[in-house]
Parts: sequence; C-alpha cells; structure tokens
Amino acid sequence: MVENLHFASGIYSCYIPRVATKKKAVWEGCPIRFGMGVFGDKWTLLIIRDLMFKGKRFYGEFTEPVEGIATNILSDRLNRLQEHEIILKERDQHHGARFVYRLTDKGKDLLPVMLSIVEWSEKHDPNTEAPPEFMQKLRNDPDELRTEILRALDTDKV
Amino acid sequence: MVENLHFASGIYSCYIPRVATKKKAVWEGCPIRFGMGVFGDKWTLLIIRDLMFKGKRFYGEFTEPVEGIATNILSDRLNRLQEHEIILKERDQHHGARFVYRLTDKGKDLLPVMLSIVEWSEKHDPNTEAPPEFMQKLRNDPDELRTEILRALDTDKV
DNA sequence: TTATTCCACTTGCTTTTTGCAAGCGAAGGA
DNA sequence: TCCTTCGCTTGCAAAAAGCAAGTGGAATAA
Repeated sequence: MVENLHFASGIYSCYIPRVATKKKAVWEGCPIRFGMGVFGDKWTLLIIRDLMFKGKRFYGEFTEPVEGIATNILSDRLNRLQEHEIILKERDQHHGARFVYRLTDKGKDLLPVMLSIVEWSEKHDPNTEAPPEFMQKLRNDPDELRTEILRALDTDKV
Repeated sequence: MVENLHFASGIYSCYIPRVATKKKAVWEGCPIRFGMGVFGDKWTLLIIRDLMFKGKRFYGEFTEPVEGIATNILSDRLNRLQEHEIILKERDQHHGARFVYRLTDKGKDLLPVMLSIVEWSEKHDPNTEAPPEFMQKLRNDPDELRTEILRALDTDKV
C-alpha cells in the first residue's frame, strides 16, 4: 500500500530528521511545513492577494474593511513578510509621509500558489465571485495570465 | 497604474460586496478568502500533506511527534475537514477498533496547491529537504507526477 | 464472561495569539 | 506654528492553541 507511494517516499523521509523540539519549532526542511511557517495563518495570503491582484500598496489600503484586519495584526504581518523578504517597504516618492509596500521576486514567486488556490476555490465554492473571464484565461492560457500579472506588477512599481 | 491590472479587476471587484460583518465573518466569495476559511491555519495543510504524500490514514499516525500536533487540535481539524468534505472517515475493515481517514475528490483537488507550495518552498528554503528526484519530476513532467500520486491514493484505498 | 488493551477523542487548565479601541509620535502641508 | 495624515503601539478582553490526564466504546486475550 504505502509502497505505491515510493515516488513520494523521499518527501516522506525528509520529515524524520528535523523534529520540532520543545519551545523551538523547526519550520524548515519539509516544504509544506516551511510554507506554513511563512503563510500558515488567515491573514498573510490575503495581504499578498491585495498586493498581487488588487494593486494595493499603502498601509491604509490594507485596513479597508473588506475582511477588516486589525492594525496591530497588519503591522505584525507586514513586518514578518519583510523579514521573510517577501515584500519590501520604501518611502513614497510622490507622497513623502507614507510608505509603499511591494512584492519582491520571492513574493512574486507565490503567484502559482495563489492561482492554484483560486482554481480550487472557484471549483468548490458555490458562491464564488471569481470572474468567469479570469477563470477562463487561467484555464486556457495560464502562462499568458501569469505573464500579464507579473508585467502589471512591474509597471506598477513607478 | 492600477489600470494595468484590468485583467484582474474582476477579481478585485469581487471582494467589495461581501464584507465580513461583525461576529459573522463571510469566508465565501473571494477565492483566496474562501481558501483561508478552509486551510488558513498552521495545521490543516500538514494533515493533508500526511494523507497525500505520506500514506498516513490513522488518527494515531497524525499525532506522531514530527511537528507534534496536540490531540484536541487534531480532533478539531479532522472534524472541520470532514465538514468541508475534504476527508472522510470509515471503520478500518481489517482492524475494527480504529478508523481510516481518506481524501475525497475535493481533497485530492488540493494536489496542485500542495505541489505549488512544494515548488516555492524548495526554491526559497536554503535548508530544504525536498528530494531532488521528486523536484525533477515535478518540474519536468508535473502531469505525470500528479497522475502517479492520485493513482497511489486510489490503490491505497484497499 | 471478564479483564485488558487499543483507539479516538474530551476535559480542564495554562499560555499564546488575536481582536478591538484608543493613543501617539514623526513627517508634511497650510 | 498648528493641524492633518500615516504608521504604528499599547492596554485590555476574547478566542485559540498547547499540554497532560482522563474517559468510554470496541476489539482482543484469558
């Protein structure tokens, strides 16, 4: 039975040596566990969604009450994302009082993760609001869609 | 600037109407938010990983101290996953005292999400333990890899 | 039949994280 | 100079997670 999983047995075995010790959890090693250490909570991927798909860049924009993240949690998650080098923070050229948050290349690399979540949710959420033309593009020409999104993120930089 | 995101503007706009109201969060609608409502925590995807890649099927196996999930949390997550129809629970034919947990089709549909996380983590975790031959297959022939994994999950059923 | 073991939780308690509202200091503009 | 905006920080209440021990049903052993 488990022998059939021989192709995954490498992944299986890779968890054994690194055990989360008391008071000092180890989140590296296993790829899924590593991911959970970075975005294993409700809010992190929602922030990344806002940066990636919604064109949000300013602190204040993230607090808009769509889901309604608390400002202390937002502050904490933005810091963690900076520590993980998934976003970076710079002064706004045109509006000196505020900062601009942008995805790094490492952050942009999360695009396939985001899109696979979108695809799963659109299929299984009976009340999905994912726009049909987006889903159509995602299914018919995902490479083109990814390129478009990345291009938009780059031009957005200015 | 944001105009460049026209292709995603549908996704953008789809968040506006459904606002998480006080004490009654709405997790449907937006695909990313929907996903977070299902697996937006540290443990859920680790359990799915164990079912999908590690051939684990019994309650006791999930508690093995690799990451070390507490039994009350495990119980809670298994119940939630059942409610979401991502896993199902049956008596073990050969060993009547215990139950077998298995992924439903909806659960197996999470495979692309899992694999995209694996790909991202392998790239960005300097201490990754993802086996090279698995990653090679994932990059060279992802369709074949997915098929293999799904086939193994089905034969595993017996 | 009775006793024992295994299994899958459940309970009670402590610790940590989150949520919420208010406040605060630095920078910029009037 | 004063006022506003921005990006947090603080204090406190509520919820969730972690931990260890206990429980009750089903199977197996005597």
